[in-house]
Amino acid sequence: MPSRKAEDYLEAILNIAEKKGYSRIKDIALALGVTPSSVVEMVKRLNDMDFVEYRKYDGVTLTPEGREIASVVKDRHDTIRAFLEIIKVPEEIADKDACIIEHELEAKTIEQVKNLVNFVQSAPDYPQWLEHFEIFCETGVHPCEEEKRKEKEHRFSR
Amino acid sequence: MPSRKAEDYLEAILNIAEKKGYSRIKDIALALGVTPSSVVEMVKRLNDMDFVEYRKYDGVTLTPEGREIASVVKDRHDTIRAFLEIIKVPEEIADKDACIIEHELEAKTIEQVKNLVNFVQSAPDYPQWLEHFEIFCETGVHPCEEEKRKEKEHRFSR
DNA sequence: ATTTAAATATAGGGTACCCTAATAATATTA
DNA sequence: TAATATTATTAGGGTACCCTATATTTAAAT
Repeated sequence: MPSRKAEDYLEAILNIAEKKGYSRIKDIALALGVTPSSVVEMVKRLNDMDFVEYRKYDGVTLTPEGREIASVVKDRHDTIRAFLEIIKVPEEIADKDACIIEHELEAKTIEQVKNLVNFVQSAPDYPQWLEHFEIFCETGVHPCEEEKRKEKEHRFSR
Repeated sequence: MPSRKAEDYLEAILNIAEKKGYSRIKDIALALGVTPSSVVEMVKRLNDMDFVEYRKYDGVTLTPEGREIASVVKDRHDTIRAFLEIIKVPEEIADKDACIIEHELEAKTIEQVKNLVNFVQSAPDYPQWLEHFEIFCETGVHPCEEEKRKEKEHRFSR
């Protein structure tokens, strides 16, 4: 089992490789906000754990096991990000926080977040749901509740 | 700023103190699944940071600053836990995962999770929403969507 | 082909947490 | 109150992760 940090490295390596075809120490360092020497150290560890193949001065590539882990983490990341965006967390915060949450959560939890995202999106009145949620965030009152209240008021007044 | 782990300790100290009136090294160790010596070490650090008051052989108490942090963390924990329960994550997993997520999330993210929880709960048709979500989890189909589909079918067939 | 610049690697050091084993203080009980 | 059990503390060590400063290697430019 790789550590949280190790997972971060694997994910970064995958992301970079997807864009550029290969991953260099420098790019990983930049992506994670650490120094190249820290990357070299971690990459050696990942190599020993057989998650990457690393040869000096010659970049880093994911092994099948490393790729598997990286894509699971990436999938979690995307799921959490989608969720955070649905609940109107600003984009940069959503991405940052997704990075934090994506590790160590039970598979079941992620599955349920995924279910929530799909459930909300597949609702026939999805945009209305979202609109109501936004109104709730601003006013603290559920529009449907408000409607009901008014209806009742109306009934009384006539 | 206390670290993630430091926050865990503060939260545990608060929880124990709320139950027993005071916190002993042994209880903190038990709550966090670490050895007493690890607790002593951390408690010394927390003392230096002025989050707790610690005197040898005489338990640990939170300072106002420590209490403030502990209760913020606890509040986050409860919010996340409520959310995880709404989305049908089993209780033990919800608690465990809440412990993991509760640290370092932006205030905005927590605020929005809280909004979601309140929004869903304050909806006039809350139990129905929940029921629909449960059905969606099982079948992968949104009941309202299914209803619409059938309606359409009906229209075609006559 | 040399020189220079960029990237990579190593050496050495630091902090945060965690542990075990051994010691010291406090509580309990005979 | 003395003996014992419990709890707390210290000493010493380990791992993961990060850094700076100093080589070393590769790539680029003259």
